[in-house]
Amino acid sequence: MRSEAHETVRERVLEVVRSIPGGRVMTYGDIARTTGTGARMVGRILHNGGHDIPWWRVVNAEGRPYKDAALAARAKFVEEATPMLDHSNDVRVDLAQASVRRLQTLP
DNA sequence: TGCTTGACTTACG
DNA sequence: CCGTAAGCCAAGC
Repeated sequence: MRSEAHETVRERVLEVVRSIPGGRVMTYGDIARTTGTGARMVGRILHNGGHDIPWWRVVNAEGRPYKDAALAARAKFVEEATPMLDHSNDVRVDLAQASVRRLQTLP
């Protein structure tokens, strides 16, 4: 087998992203730790991963999505009733409620 | 072959 | 809350 780990990491990241339930989000760091790679790799894989993945459910540590698509992400958040800190000109998810890792950690 | 860049994170002041 | 620095791994030039 050649470059097995490389494929595995990419598939693993995409798998985790797809496994994020609607209405919840996951941070790059969480996915990075889950897949065993760096946080920047998650972003790169998402960028090159394809369009069949819920990229809007992946946000940074501040709870903000990819800024170039913040408006589109906000539309998705509203559509899926994702808990977010409602600001007029800002898109920010409430990680305290929306973070999958938080829900898994809590009893 | 090697430096720079990037959908990032965390820590420190 | 903001700026700077170090860590991280791969792709691009």
